[in-house]
Amino acid sequence: MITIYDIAKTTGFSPTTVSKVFNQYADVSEKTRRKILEAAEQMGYVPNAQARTLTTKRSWTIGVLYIESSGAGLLHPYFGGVIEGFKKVATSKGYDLMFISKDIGGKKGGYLEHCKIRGIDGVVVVLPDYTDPYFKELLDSNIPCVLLDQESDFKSTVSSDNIEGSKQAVEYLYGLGHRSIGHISGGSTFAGEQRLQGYLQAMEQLELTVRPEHIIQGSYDYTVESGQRAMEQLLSMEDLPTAVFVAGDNLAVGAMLAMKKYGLSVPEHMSIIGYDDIEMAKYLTPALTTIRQNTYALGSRAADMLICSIEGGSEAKPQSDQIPVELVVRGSCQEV
Amino acid sequence: MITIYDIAKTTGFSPTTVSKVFNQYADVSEKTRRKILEAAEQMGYVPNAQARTLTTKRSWTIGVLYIESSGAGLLHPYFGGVIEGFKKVATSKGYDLMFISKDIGGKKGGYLEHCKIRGIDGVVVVLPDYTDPYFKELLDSNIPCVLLDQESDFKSTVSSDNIEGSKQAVEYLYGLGHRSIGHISGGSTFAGEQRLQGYLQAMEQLELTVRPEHIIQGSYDYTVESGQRAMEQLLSMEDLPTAVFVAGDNLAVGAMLAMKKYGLSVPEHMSIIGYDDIEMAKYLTPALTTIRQNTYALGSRAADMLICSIEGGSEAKPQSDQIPVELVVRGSCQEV
DNA sequence: TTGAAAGCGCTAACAC
DNA sequence: GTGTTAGCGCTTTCAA
Repeated sequence: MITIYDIAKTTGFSPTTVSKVFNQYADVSEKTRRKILEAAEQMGYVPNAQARTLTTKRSWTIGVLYIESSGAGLLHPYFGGVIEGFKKVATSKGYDLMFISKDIGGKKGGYLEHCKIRGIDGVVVVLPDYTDPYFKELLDSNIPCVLLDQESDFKSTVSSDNIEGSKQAVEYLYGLGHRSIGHISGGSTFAGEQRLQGYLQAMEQLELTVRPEHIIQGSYDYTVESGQRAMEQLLSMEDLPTAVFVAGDNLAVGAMLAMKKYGLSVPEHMSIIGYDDIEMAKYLTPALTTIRQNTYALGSRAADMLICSIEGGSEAKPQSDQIPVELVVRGSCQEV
Repeated sequence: MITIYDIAKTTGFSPTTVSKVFNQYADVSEKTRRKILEAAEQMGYVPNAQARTLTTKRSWTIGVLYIESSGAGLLHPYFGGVIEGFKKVATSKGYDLMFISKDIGGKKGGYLEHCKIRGIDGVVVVLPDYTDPYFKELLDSNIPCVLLDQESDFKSTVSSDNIEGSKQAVEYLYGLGHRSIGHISGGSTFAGEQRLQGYLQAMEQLELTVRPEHIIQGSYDYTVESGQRAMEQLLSMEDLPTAVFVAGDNLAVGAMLAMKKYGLSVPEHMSIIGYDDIEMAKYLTPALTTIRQNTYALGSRAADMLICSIEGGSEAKPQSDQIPVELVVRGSCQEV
């Protein structure tokens, strides 16, 4: 392994000068800089990140925290989109991403310990369930974090404009003439609660009656199965809504399956509008009308905010931001 | 930050002894060990990974290399499944995962340089396109790697049993009475080629005539759109096959859409069998009969192999393994 | 069973 | 503009 000492020896300069060249210090003559750079190139020099981190206390590493348990983490398109967006800007600013698990060195230590051991500069958190005690530990620490689709007074957050999106969904249905609108919710997640709020607010503003039995709680993990169960439960009532706003596309897929199972068709028997705009939405029959979340923007904004608080030091106050959503009209809703 | 020196001072032992305790050396008395461990616990000691790496030359970090360009990387369920499986076993053995991009420190340097700078112990590669020059650079290095769905004489590989899977698909169609079987391929990727081979071999073994015009090349990225185009191309022929084996589920989704667009239905007008078993497969109409890839097993096996070659040192020879696939019968094929 | 000393590769004061 | 020195936190001989 070639070190700055080797370069120093070959070029006749001191290690300090060599170091300065690689750290873009201004007080090195152009001639010296060129000589050193050339030697480095020729000798195949590659800097050593650990050595640098050891002295500077900056690892240029961002931890990625996401659900481990269900194994569904990486498989969910929401997560994938967010991380893609995040990675793009983080990489361009010189940071690398590392997965943070509760385990480290084969032993359980929790997220905070993991971050400390690895000297992580900051963490991006994408978790449906924010009640995990190990996560709280991290939240209470002074490690810069950005949370997705969550609220916090101490950490930065970025979320999709869930309330506004839900309102748009209900208003769209209203515009189509629907007056009896149900809701299949995403369970007690932050996003789920917000979407429920948005639904409720829109209903109130439009002066529609909210019928509690038309609000069915899906599970927090937004699975197709859960959507199916929810719709079956809804269909078991005598008095059905003419449209239902479903808090997630996977849930909506399940809801549509349940309809089919009961010999009902969408949108003829009931209009359905989802939330997310997952890839398959446009390939369903009928294609799913939905509220598109801009996961990529969510991720890249989160990266901006996190890097800002990493580089701003402790004075940097936590920020919050909302990313707009967009109604995507396809074929699962009709006029009534 | 608490260091082993602090613990040494408090307990009255030397830093060496403290270090020994954390590295499970046998030559420390039980009493001493307990005292030190207790003090460490109480003082909130957390080891410093960079310092350790600096001396030991082992970072306990595995690089993850996957497609950056299309932005489709993390979003593809194949990738997600593989990484989930990989992460599980890597984590349990004490390794952390870090994404490796061509950029590092905001500058382009290539994968190999990135790995060297970070002191990566090994790399898992999940790439559809293995012709990237930066990737070749890594391949020619002596950094332990495991490649997914790829061949190599110098690195370990693990792939899905593509040939066998394709044979199963064709044989299944044959069992249903089909004698004119077409193929929509996955383009010139390794997996795509193998599946084509499997198709060809099965056709030959079953003594069916292969009609070149019934083999349509889809694009390497296995998109729905590409599947749609491929099927449209196929449908433009006068003499259609009664069934088609499609090299990927996304392609199959596209193919089914094309059928619908032309007023044709699956499986009545044509039977379709896919490959992958993506989550949405079972929710399609008709539900897609397909060959299931065990992405999780693919990932965990890859982790085992990589760790084996990391820990085996340079004597460890590259291994190769194939993961069995499984036919999943649903509703997109029928007897003829 | 324990510890002193050296060194991993780099940066940051500070002096020249 | 350039170099000396010390030190980041840890492990590893090797000696006691």
